[in-house]
Amino acid sequence: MTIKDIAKLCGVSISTVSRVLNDRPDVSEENRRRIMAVIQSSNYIPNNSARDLVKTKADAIGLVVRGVSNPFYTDIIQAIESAITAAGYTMVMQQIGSSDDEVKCGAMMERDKRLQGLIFLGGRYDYTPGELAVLNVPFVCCSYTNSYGTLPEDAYSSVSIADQEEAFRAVEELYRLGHRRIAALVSRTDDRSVSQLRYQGYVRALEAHGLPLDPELVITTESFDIGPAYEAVARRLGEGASFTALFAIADHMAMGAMRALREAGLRVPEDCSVMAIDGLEVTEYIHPALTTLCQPMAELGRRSVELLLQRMQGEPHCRQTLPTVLRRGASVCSRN
Amino acid sequence: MTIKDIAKLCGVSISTVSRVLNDRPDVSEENRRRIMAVIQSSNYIPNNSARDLVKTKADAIGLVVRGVSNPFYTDIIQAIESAITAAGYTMVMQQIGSSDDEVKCGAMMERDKRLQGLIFLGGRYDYTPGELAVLNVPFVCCSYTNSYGTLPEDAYSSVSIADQEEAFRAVEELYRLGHRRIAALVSRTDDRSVSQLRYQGYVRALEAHGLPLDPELVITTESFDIGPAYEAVARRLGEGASFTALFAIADHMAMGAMRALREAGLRVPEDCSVMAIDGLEVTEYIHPALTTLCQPMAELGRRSVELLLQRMQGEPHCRQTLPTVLRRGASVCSRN
DNA sequence: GTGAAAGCGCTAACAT
DNA sequence: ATGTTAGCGCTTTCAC
Repeated sequence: MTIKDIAKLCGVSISTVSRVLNDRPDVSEENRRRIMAVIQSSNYIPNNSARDLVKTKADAIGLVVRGVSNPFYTDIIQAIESAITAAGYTMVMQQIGSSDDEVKCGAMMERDKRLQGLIFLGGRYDYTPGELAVLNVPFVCCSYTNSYGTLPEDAYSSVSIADQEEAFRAVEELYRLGHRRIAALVSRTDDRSVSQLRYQGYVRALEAHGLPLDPELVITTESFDIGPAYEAVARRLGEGASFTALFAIADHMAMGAMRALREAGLRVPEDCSVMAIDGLEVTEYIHPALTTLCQPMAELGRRSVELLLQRMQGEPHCRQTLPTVLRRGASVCSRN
Repeated sequence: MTIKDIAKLCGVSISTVSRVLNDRPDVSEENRRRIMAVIQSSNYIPNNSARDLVKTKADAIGLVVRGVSNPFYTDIIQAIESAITAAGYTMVMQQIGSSDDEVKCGAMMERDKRLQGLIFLGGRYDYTPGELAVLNVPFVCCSYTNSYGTLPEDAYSSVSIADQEEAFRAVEELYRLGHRRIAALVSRTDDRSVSQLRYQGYVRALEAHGLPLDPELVITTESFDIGPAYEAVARRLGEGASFTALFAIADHMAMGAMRALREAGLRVPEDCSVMAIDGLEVTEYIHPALTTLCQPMAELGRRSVELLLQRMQGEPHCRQTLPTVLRRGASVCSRN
């Protein structure tokens, strides 16, 4: 069943059918109705390969997810997928490890799948104009943004939270409650990722309140995963580190930390308060429920697609920063 | 940069270039080498739309995920994606709600995206040959299988665990430990899903050991989500239900149940043991760690793709059943 | 072993 | 408002 068959069935030329298919105005109402009807009843679906061929682009948007098993991405991906589908595009997703280069992957996909645009979910914060030059289609960074001045403001689109400020806020909340020995659980302090940014928020909060930055209280792990976080905290506690509160840069890592604290005989929050950023649903059900700054996951996804579609229409770059919402659980208590 | 340009650059016809591109044998070694070199250096990538157009199919495989926010799917999706990409195909994923029909969605995608095959992740257990007739490409059901005799054995491919038997095993383990009042937490008892199957395993285990099936001990919820599970268990406890063990058909639901038990003043496992099926990583870190039958998620995904690829080569249908592994946590204790 | 040419199904001038 | 026609970039006969 091709456009030709429909044309024949309707006694019109294929151009008229094509016009109807593409919602062009220059078709008589009668023909439009008739052709629509035939298309419906014959169950005809246009051949996208042919369409893409002449348009030289596919109606597809690529999604590159970096740092695969992060449960934080699940809801975002879902929101992105439905927004892309709703807009009449096809989502092509590719997942890569934290050590792979998302820009290279995106460039490959762009050419291979003939994409119209790209969304990067999780990625580096220090792209250079040179690196980005391999990308010939609009792209949007979701859940992170360029943060090290390696890119001019107007060369970049993103939807994210203000990582450093939110981390600052989290740590300040702990300070306000009387905590003075506040540990930080980060993946790295220097990887130019969300981890580093949130770590900087931690450092700035300590400074703002005249607290010393004690290396003993900075716990680093190899990844954002729960297992390594658990091990890192357990090790540091084994070394005798002592603190009354822990700020984890991600909910998942906080869960690992809570197990380590528990196994070390420390009660949360009586002996050690725990606070994090992300807002995974599951952390509301564990005991004690985690106090955390909730990211608006669905909104992050939705907005990213919206922004990308605008960029594809030729609109200028734009950086959106979304607010988090503090969800108070029982993992934090006051020392006042 | 098209095949034409390459041909010109090499001083050969486009057919020769096409032959090289498609690894055809009838090209002189010298030409092959020369053309390959030019392709490399000019960074040429064939236009897939054009290829697909003449082949009348795209090198794409569809993935329909039903019951979106189920965290159990995350690892499976990842495994599926990398296997599809590794095989040189493009994965096109679409997520649908538990109330949508995955077969219809798959049929739409198949035609719309010109897919070569489909993988269904999470779906119904009672397809009829008639329903399946809308599918014109091979498909594989991942994590579930046809279980109600609505389909002949050889009309169906799947990779899954033996839901009913595994549930039986879980409940039997509780019985063995001395539990006699064992509650079941299910989504529905009659929805022809994994929930119903695992419920049947529960029923059979009770029967096998001469325990009565007490309606008070069967707790149903509207979905597989954590929130509704929490509420359902809380409500039933509020109504005065009493049991010494709870079998949840999914880890996530077990987590909701554990919060409800806790808030009702019941200790896990001293007052009530909790056992589930799935094996989410996170349930190993909560307190108490969940005792659960772990599904081999990565393997489920990998095998599904493998099987689909074979089906696409014309090989016959095949049903694979993978074993689970019992992971003992502290959520279960003995009554003996 | 290589080239010429016919299409795959569609869109978009261009002509009427 | 509608039809005719030339490609889009590729694969695949069919000659040579």
